Amino acid sequence: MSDTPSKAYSPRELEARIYRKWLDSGAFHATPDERPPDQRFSMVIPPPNVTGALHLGHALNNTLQDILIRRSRMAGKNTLWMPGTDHAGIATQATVEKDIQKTEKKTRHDLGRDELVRRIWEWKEKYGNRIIEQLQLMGCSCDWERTRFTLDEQCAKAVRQFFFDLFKAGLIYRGKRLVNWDTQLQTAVADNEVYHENVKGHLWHIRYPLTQPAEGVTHLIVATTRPETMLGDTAVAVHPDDERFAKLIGRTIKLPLTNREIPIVGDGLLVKREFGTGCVKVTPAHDPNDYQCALRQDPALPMINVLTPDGRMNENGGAYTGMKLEDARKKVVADLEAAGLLEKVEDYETQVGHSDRSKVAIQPYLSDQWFVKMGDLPPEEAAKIPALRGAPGLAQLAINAVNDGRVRFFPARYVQTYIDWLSEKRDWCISRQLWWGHRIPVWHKRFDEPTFGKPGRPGWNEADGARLAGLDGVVLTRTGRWQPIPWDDQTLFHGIEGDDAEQAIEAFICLPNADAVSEKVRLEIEAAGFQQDPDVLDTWFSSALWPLSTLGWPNGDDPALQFYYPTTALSTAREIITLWVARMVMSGLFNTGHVPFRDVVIHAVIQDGQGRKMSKSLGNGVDPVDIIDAYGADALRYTLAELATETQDIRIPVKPMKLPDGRQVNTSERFEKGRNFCNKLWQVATGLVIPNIDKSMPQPIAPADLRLEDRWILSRLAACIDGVNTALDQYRFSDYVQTLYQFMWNDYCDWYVEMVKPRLREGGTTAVVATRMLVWCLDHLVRLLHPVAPFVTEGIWEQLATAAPRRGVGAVLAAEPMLATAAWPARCPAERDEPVEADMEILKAVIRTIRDIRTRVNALRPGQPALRTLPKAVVRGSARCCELLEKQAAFVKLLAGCDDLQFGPEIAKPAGSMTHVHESAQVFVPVGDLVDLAAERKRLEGELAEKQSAGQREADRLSNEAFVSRAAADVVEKARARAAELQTQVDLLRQHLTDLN
RNA sequence: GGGCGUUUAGCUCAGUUGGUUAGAGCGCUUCCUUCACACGGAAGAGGUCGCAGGUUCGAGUCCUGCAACGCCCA
Repeated sequence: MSDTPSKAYSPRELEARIYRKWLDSGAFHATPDERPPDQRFSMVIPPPNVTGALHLGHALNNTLQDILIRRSRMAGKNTLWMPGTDHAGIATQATVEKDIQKTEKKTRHDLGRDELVRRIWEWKEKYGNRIIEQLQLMGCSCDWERTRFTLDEQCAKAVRQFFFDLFKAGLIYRGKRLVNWDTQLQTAVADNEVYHENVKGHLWHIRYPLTQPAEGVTHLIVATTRPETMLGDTAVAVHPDDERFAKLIGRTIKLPLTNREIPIVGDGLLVKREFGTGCVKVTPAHDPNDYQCALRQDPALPMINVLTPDGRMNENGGAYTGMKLEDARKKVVADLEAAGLLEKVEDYETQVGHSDRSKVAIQPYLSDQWFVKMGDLPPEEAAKIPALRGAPGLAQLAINAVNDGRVRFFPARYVQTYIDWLSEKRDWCISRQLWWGHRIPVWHKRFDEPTFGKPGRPGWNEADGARLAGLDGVVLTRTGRWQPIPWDDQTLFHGIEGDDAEQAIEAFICLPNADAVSEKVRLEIEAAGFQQDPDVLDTWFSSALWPLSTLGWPNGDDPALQFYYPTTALSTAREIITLWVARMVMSGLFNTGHVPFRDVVIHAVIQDGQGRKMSKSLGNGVDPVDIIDAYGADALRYTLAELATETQDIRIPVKPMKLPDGRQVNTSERFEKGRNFCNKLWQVATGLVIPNIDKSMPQPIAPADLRLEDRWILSRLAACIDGVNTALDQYRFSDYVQTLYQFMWNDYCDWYVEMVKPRLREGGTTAVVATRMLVWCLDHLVRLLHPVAPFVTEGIWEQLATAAPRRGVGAVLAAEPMLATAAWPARCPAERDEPVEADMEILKAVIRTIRDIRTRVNALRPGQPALRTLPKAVVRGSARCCELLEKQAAFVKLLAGCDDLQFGPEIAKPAGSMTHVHESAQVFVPVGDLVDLAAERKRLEGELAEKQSAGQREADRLSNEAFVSRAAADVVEKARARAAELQTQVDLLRQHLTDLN
């Protein structure tokens, strides 16, 4: 045995070198080959925000992915893990804008569009690799040679092709929508980027005079917190069941401060009779509820926008045009007062939405946006779109794939989230008023009467017509209404015949790609006055294509696409099932007819110890790199994987800690478990197994040379391999890790290693066999653990390779040079040996009993050195038990700690004994005067009571006719056997109690 | 308002189709630095499974209701 003391496992020394070794070997790089589809495995990484940093959620998700990837690679599959990052639209642009504001005191408007975009690219080049480096520190085995970015040329190609195909199919349209407008950043922001704050303000009560007094009413009083918006009022709503006002519905109001007449309408949803005055001003362009109200009316109410993008009154603001909102409000109130139309003013506190990014108050704002149609089309229209493949619309296309099982969710309950959301079939708003992103590939020109007409009519520009003719992806609409008129000479001109002929027409041209042909057309149409839409696409539009674009689509001939698409699995968080997963399924099906992945694995959300989300503002975030510094990458991965059960939350209590380098960081003691595990594995491998390896390498071990403990550990190993494979096949990561923990710690270290130590000392054949067994188990252990703890296992593998390059029990074979590409252990059910496992349980029970008694004896000798061994133990056991003890007495004595062991089916109980009663044996330890009679009696009485009540329960069950007749036969049989066994034990315990007296 | 989840030992969590005595890690108590490991070993204490009903021969597990907490969507 080695006598050099081994140090604790130190991950730092190992990780960088091992990772380099993997990279150099090219093990992570995948290329298509001859392997059939069931021997391929591919995943795309959910692309993290390029300017962000890895948080624990990423660490969890990527750990799980790497487990799947590494296992699959070892299992001999052609395995690709596609990495990359996301341009993350508003988050990235806001970050860079903030930085420029801070360092140069400039806004994006000072820089201009091209310059800002250039700066963001610079920023990306500078910081964009951070996340990749962090993934590498974690050990992620991505194919870095294929790293993609959602804004790179290949992805841009896919985005424009997808947009073009949707456009051509008539599934993209332009329309008005009320958005959350940030007047500072001058963009719409998503709902989840708006936070609400209580703001103290006023409730102004304003008189709206009826155009003509009716039913004795001369005016209505409305209450508002935003009087300036009245300039955009297009109705006053009352409750249709309100006797006070219902009779006025249909009459009109003369809107103060303007000359407009607006109707009084009935709306039972908008108006609450009890609340306020019972009359509500309706400003559809600046309030979400009013907007819905306007749409409910038939015909819909007009919508008048009174704001400019930077928060001033626009040309619809009459006398107030050009004023800032706050100023306009003051003046409106003053003018109303002067006109005697202000009824009263109350103090009022209200919830106001604020932009997460700029902190300014959000303005509901009606603006032009681009949409993708998600809903069902009329059958004849859907039939004209082959890409829908028979589905009535895009949402249904994606729903079908989950309903018929082409896409499966793990855990399955998340199917509901997916289906419920898609079933709403809400159109997808894909435009964002940003500069950072894929610019919408649509060029636009408005043809006003009389400059536009049919050929031969005044104003028709023959050149325009010629440019448009024959172009694919052209849509014409009448101004104000999106009603695509498919392009061809006939329909174009038919479209403007008749009454509509006098209306202006808008032409939209979509260009599919930045290739030479499109580029030429672009120059031509721009020369003709067409302008590209200024908006960019929603980031999710490019993310939706991720599995396709990274693999080369729209180039259908790309070998990667042909070989790795559809991918095998996708691992992600539940919060983006709707935003991302659903849209990938939809776009995958629309573009190729195939789902983008078969299995969707949804992992839990990580929270702090109090169940709160981790966030910067709470200061409870944990940086995975800090965990790696403190505990090692394997400890991080191990711990996260063990926590990855099927629940939806994972709590990790956060604790500040000082690192060796002096930095104060957030960590969690949870990760000690992973560190301890890695250390234990390292210790047994490098401190015990490897130093004992006999390099002479004899021939294969004869089955006859295997002892009980050898056969036992082989059986346990087989059970472990089975459990690991079953767990991973079902994406049960916690089970996978726990199965290995138990095998490594409880079976291998606690029992097997301790059992063979005497053999190692003894030397000779038995030592050689034991060593070979130790190596064999360790070899499998590190293979099985490699997906979750790649560094420490690869490190052990290196040492094993030197000490035991050839290993095996039956056949002795050369081990693979590198664990990352070594073979994955296949299930081996034939190795299971239940009788041997049962025998071991008997021996373990006897040993534990003797140890227990020794502990209790030592407790009775305060002040004296603890006894390491008891002088004698006597076992009155079953025939099988005695047979086992006959063979195994030596190690029972050693492990239990007793100098003399006697046993026999009828052996006498020595006087002055502590006793234990088991199923297969009674254990007596004579301790003479040291028996604490009172304590021993109490313990035996407790045990007696427990077994009596258990026996009583069984007896009750068996005396229940319904149980005996209805329960399964084997259940009844078991109950009978147990009742009998308990009765026997009760009798024995009674006897031992009697003996004590 | 709708949906989902959680509630089991002091803490964090397992418990897969209902079936003996509900498990683990940490923490705790006692003992041990014995030659892989104190990031360790041995032994032990600790739970009427959120509450109330129901189904069943039998419920931590299935059903209904309630409560608390959390997340997602509106």
